[in-house]
Amino acid sequence: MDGETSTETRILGAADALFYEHGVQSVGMDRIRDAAGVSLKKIYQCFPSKGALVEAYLRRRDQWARTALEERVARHTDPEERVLAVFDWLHDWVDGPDFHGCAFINAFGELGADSAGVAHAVRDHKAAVRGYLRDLAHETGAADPDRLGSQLAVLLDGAMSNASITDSPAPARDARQAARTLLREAVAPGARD
Amino acid sequence: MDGETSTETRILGAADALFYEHGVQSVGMDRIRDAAGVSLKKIYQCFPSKGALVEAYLRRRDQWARTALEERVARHTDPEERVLAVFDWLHDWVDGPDFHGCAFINAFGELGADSAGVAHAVRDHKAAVRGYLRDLAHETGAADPDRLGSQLAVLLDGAMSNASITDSPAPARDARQAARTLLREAVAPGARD
DNA sequence: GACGTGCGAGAACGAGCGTTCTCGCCGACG
DNA sequence: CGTCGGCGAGAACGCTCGTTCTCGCACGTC
Repeated sequence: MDGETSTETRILGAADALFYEHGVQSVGMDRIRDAAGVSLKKIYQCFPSKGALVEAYLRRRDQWARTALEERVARHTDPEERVLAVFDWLHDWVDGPDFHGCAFINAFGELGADSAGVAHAVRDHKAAVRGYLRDLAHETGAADPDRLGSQLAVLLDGAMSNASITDSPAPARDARQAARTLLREAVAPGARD
Repeated sequence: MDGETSTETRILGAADALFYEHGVQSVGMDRIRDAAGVSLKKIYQCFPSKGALVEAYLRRRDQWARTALEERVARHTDPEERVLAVFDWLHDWVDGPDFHGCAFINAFGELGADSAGVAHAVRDHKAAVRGYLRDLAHETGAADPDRLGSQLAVLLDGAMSNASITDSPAPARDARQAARTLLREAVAPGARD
């Protein structure tokens, strides 16, 4: 038996790294085979096509991102700190060496117009994150948690894009500060600092 | 004489529409030839390679977006209204039928890691927009116009991505409202509404 | 009218892709 | 020990792509 990590996990891990760094269409199956160290036949018996592998890649990213986010938020109990923890998590992530923007925005721009499966996976992920942010906003007692949740989602996506393009974590810091301002204004309009 | 529009403009127009809607790598030169109604030979004597056409596409988009943005802002004289006009322009744009997110974020996700030319064009565009937003922020008398400009850039990019993925102009409205809150807080901290 | 010349349509070429097939090997089982 | 079945390496196949070439046609000049 294959001791440590299952074959499927190895394939997905290699595909994830390559798709995320170079984009989906720039990466061929041969490159995934080389990176995963498995045969092409094994890839095709785990995933019937490249499209299926791409959708599995997106599902895996979705699970990873939301789990990591929730774990970071769970370190805090104060509602405002829980919202800000989202941007602290973002800051740590974008500052690492293997950050290349939002995999979902990238995949959507590349394939969303022509692949219903990709478009669906991206919309599901973004809706789930927005729902989570709305819940965090609700905890704070904000006047309009729906709107605040959407605004936090906008900040999150914009900060990811900007951090990737400028290759700097500064947008995450700016987004965090913006989130704090929006949050305080939504909870106690016009309050003193 | 070629009557109306020059050949180069026709090619660029067709390439722009196709690249922007479907992504760069999904669109072949044949499709651009069909859409532009010119011969493949003419395309290659205007642009020496597909890469050159892609960079011309990005330069054209940069010019179009910044010009349209500045014209919309120029309708107003009040500094706060000038900042908000950015998001009004965004709202009108994303609400139209031919909006497909930010062409620069999409191109960067698709090609930025492997094409220095694309990465450079994208960084230049984003830096120019951020600089423009910083200038608008400066006009308002904000305490830290650099930071406010960056925050507006984050809102702009995030709203574009979210509007594209959710296929709705709501993120533009949310971003506009967030911009107003950030702006007022940056100009007069803790002021009453 | 003869001739060169630039042009468009489409074939051609070489490379790369996703996917499948071939073949030689090795371990399981009677 | 003989046979069979699954496996990996890599070739093969059909397709698409970026780029170049061919060929036939229309047109300006003597």
